[in-house]
Amino acid sequence: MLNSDIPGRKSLTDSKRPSMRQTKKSGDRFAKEPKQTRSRESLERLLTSAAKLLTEKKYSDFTLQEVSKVSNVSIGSIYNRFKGKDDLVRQIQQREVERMDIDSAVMINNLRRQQLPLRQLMPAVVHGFAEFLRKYRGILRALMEIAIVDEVVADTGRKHSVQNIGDYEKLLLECRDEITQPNPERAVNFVFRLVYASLSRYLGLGTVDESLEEGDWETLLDDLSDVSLHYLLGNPDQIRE
Amino acid sequence: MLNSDIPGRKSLTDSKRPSMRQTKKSGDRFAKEPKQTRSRESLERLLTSAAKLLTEKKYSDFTLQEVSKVSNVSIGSIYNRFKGKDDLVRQIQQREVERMDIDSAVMINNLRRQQLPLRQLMPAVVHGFAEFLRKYRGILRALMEIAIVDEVVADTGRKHSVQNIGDYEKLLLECRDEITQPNPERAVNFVFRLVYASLSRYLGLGTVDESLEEGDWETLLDDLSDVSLHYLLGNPDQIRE
Amino acid sequence: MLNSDIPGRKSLTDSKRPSMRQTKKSGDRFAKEPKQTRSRESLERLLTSAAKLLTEKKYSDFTLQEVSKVSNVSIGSIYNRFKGKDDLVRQIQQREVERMDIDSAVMINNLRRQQLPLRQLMPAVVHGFAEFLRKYRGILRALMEIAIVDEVVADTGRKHSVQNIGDYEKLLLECRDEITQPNPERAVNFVFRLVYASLSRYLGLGTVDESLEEGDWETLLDDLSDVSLHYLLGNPDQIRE
Amino acid sequence: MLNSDIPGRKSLTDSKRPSMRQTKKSGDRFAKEPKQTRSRESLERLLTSAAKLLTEKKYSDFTLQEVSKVSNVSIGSIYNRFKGKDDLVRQIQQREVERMDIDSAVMINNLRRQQLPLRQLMPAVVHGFAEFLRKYRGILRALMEIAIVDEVVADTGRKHSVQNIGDYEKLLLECRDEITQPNPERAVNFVFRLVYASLSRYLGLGTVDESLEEGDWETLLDDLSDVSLHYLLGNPDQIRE
DNA sequence: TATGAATGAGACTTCATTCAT
DNA sequence: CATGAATGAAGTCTCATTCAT
Repeated sequence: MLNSDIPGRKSLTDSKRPSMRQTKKSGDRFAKEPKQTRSRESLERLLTSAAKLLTEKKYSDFTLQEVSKVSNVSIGSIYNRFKGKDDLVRQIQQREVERMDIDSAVMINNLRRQQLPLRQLMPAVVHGFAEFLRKYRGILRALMEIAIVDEVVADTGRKHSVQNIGDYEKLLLECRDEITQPNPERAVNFVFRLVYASLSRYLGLGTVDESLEEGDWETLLDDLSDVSLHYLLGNPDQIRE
Repeated sequence: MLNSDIPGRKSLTDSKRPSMRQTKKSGDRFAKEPKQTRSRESLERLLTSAAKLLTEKKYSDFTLQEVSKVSNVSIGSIYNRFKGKDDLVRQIQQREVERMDIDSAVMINNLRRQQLPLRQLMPAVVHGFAEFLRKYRGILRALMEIAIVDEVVADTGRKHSVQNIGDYEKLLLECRDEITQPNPERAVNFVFRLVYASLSRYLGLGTVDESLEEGDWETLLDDLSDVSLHYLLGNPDQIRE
Repeated sequence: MLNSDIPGRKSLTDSKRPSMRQTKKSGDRFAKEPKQTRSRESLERLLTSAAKLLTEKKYSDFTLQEVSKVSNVSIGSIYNRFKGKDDLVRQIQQREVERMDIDSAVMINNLRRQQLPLRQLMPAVVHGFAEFLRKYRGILRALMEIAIVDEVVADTGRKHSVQNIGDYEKLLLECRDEITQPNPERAVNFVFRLVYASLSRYLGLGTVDESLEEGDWETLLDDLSDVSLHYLLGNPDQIRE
Repeated sequence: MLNSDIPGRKSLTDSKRPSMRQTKKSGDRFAKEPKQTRSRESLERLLTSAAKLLTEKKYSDFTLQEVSKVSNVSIGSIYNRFKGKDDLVRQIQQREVERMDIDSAVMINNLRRQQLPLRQLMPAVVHGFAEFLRKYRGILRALMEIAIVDEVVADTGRKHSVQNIGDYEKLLLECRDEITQPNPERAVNFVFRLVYASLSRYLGLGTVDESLEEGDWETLLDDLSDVSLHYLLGNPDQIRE
């Protein structure tokens, strides 16, 4: 299914940017059709429409024919800009991941600035991260599905995810002194994975919920903060006999 | 998209019902065993191969053509036994779910018999449930993917899941007295969902792991037990200011 | 689903009457299961069910699989008795055509006995023939459809039809003296074909009505009698200038 | 059975609609003719071959595979232009019906212009209508067969037929004064249906001829004129006792 | 470059017919 | 003879990709 030629996700579009194009129909009045602009516009339309379709459909229902129709960009043009379906999807992922990284960075920075103690930071992180996931729920779900069959998408997703989680963990570790667990790094990492897993499951990222949705979002967030604090601040003796 | 047709395992039983009447006990001990045997064998081959392919591939790459080739059962035969692709998948789900239910029941019963205190029960439950998920990892992943597009599969999976989780929760609630949380039912339910979500994510159920696999399985299980006990046995005051 | 056993008022079942049947569960002492009888019964069931299905469906939806299911006769048995689908259909045609011939003969004989003048005979013939067609409408429609692709069925149908029509014409020609047309044979033949064509069209024999059904059956019959009499009894001069 | 989808000739017009905006009158006289030409040619080939196959075969033997082969247009292209088999057939019907309507209108107009008395008009109408049916015999037979299973085709055919017949009746009713029947409208309507039924039957429209073909076409036409005139101009007393 | 018609492999499904039991 | 599981050719339809204009 995959063309398996893992292009190297970058240069393709970059190389197009500086090139100077000429209007095709230079015979009509206004010779200087700003081709580059039109081109950019249609590329933008293409990526936006494609991303939208991706979030709305199962991947197996995501067809270039529909992308072409919805974005008003011809099939031929799509193939001029991308090597094929896989390539298009990878470029979309790039774009979305970059967007998410900025979003995430801004949010983490805001939290850091507040210098909160762990008891307040943890709920803030949980809520912030939850909102983040919720905001990108659609595209994340789609990308995770694609990652099943496209190793490049899987890799990119993995890297982005690791980095993103790492940022949150660093933030939490700024309260290292409050943590009672013997190995704060490990504890924070574990706790954050717990949060990530629960939220993902609740949001149906990476497929359907098999049993959830019955709960309440806000309650879940509070519970997650709670359980995290219990773990990070708890007395280890409690669970010993 | 779906053929919308509750399975009902028609073909399966049809082959057993003699279409012409015939004295029920017509003297000969062995009814027409040979035919049924051959038939049964190929049905077995079919279901086994199909289940195997299902766990190995994306659902959109799961084709009857390949099932036919691998199982050495002709396309026509598949359609003699099942109403179509959807029906085949649903029958496979039935078979697997029944198998899991038995497995699960046995395990829970063994745990219950030991009458453990929560401090020991929790790790036992986590390990037991984790082994369970790990054992059925392949088919669960496949079924979850299918559930996205097949409401019948989704329903069946949901019901099975809810019931399964409920059994574990009931077991944990037999230690209700040890739990310090004000609402033990809620607490146990939350904790179990936490465990479920984490394990699912680690095992890549419901899609790929985007960030995991780096951890260690046993460590994860211990951590999950730990965090659960911290929450269930912890002092609520710890997390207040 | 359909037990459909409509004995079939004919020799087939008659032959059963004198035969001595055995209680099915007679301890199977008596080896002599009247095989012929069982065989005949299932053949009867087969033909009846098949004829019924034929009248209810488009020919392309008429499958041996369904015939087998509905008649409770195995596919294998069907192939033991008939060379294939075509042969089955031809045998059904034979059976139905014979039935129709008898029906038709009886009716014509009744009409002949009454020795009516043309003015009364014509309406009687029209009504009689119309009822006849209406009675066999279903099977006739099916057979006409099949005749498109099966020359044997077409031939048989043609022969039967010609003979049937011929009988009616002979009946009408017994009033030859009243007919004012120069060539009574031709006139009667033409008139009868007119009637046949109109009735067939109304009944949707040989496909759909494209425009009819708006009229009223009884009115049509009266009109047909009328027009026929006008033609047969009319003054040829009327239509000359 | 049917795809249930009103045609709407989507694909046909789609190809004409430029997907990218472009000044409507961009200066160049000839829009992109060459492409459209090639496209048009293959569409023409497609429709012509398909219509031909339709008239030559039973509908159940009319396969897109063969259409593709005969017209030298790939299966995919057929699906680019039509929604499916049903849609293709409906488009063919549209095309043919429009052609017939024009043909019919011209002929009726010519007849009307001559201002003939009924004695001459009737034969002219019969001959004209007969020629019309004969000319479109093939496609009409095919469409009638399809109408059995495709309600859209049935509707379209019905509407066209009703309108066509109505035009002939209006023409005949311009000689209303000559008709001796008490209700000229009814009489003309009946007579025309008689003619239609007889001709259809003779031509094997709506299935095979079961008994005909033996007659002579010209004789049939004369007879139909005759019988019609006898009815329309006859003395009602003749058929009373 | 842009366009979109054309292509064809391949998926699902049906059903007449064969054949081992 | 009866049985019905098994077969596979053939049909409809989809969609990534190519290519002439």
